[in-house]
Amino acid sequence: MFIFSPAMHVGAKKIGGELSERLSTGGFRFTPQRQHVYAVVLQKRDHPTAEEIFIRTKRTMPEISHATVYNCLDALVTCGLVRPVQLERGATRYCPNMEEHCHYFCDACGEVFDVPLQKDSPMKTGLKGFKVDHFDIAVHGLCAACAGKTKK
Amino acid sequence: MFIFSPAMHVGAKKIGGELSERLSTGGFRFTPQRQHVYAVVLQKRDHPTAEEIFIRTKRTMPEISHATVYNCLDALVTCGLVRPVQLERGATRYCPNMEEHCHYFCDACGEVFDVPLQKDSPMKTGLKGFKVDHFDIAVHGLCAACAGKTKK
DNA sequence: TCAAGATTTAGAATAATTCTAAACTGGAGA
DNA sequence: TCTCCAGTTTAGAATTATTCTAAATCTTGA
Repeated sequence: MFIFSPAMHVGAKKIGGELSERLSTGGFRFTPQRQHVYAVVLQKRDHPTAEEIFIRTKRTMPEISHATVYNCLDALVTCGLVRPVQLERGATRYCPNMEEHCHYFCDACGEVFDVPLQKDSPMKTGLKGFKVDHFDIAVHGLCAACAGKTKK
Repeated sequence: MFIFSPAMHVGAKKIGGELSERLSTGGFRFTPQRQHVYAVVLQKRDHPTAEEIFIRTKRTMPEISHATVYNCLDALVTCGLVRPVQLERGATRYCPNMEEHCHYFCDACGEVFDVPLQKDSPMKTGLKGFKVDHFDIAVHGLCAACAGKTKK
């Protein structure tokens, strides 16, 4: 039987169960690779790219391949456990926070901040006949630290 | 002297003047290539990719190169005449509508709809110390036509 | 007119992602 | 238990999107 990676120290059993359930609901199998990738995405919620997730996953599963990381991420996205985030031209990032929130992106240092949406947003009914599935809100600018540096 | 392309039939002089002014304010030169690319982006506002813009621009300027289209688009973005839009993984799209608006994207047919933002959005003050430059809002789902097809 | 710097060009290079074919895995049924 | 099958993984090739490079060309200001 598969022993869960030491990287995943908090609520492993619960998260494993949730993952397993979601995967099978989505018609996917529960595999060690998917478990590792999901653990990596949950562990450091800094909106990593697929490449970054690949590197981190290799630490506990050195034989994992590039294509598998993409496959796992696609499965996780389809199952609603992870969201893809496009903040700039280039690599897609991944976010395991499935609450309704927006991303504040610092154009200077590249850091991403999750900010919950307070009120029910106006996107729900903005276009007649359009059936909304979800929305992505990216706010660009300078984070407090970078704004301070620039000003002086 | 450069004669403006027949593709640009409405308000050419005004748009040319606006373009010229914005470019020089941004420290760029006014070139035929930039004029053609901007005309193409204005002409059919269907959020084309750089590749699509390249193909359309070749119709009136067959010798233009790929790199130049990217260069021109970057200049236009920097000058605030065009916005880059990331709606999916893959190629960046370009939008010449500089009003505050969001993009409704049909995941079925790929069509993009501009929808103005009614009220002052809550993104202005969402994160303490963050200096907002602009925001991008993408709403995913099904357009009226595709939602109708799926339902039946 | 000339020089400096900006721009354009074709094509090479890089980055991000997807595809391919072969090997592997685990569960269903004999 | 054995075998088959579909799903999954793997390495590496292929594709797509974008950026880089170096040479040629163009503009602008002195």
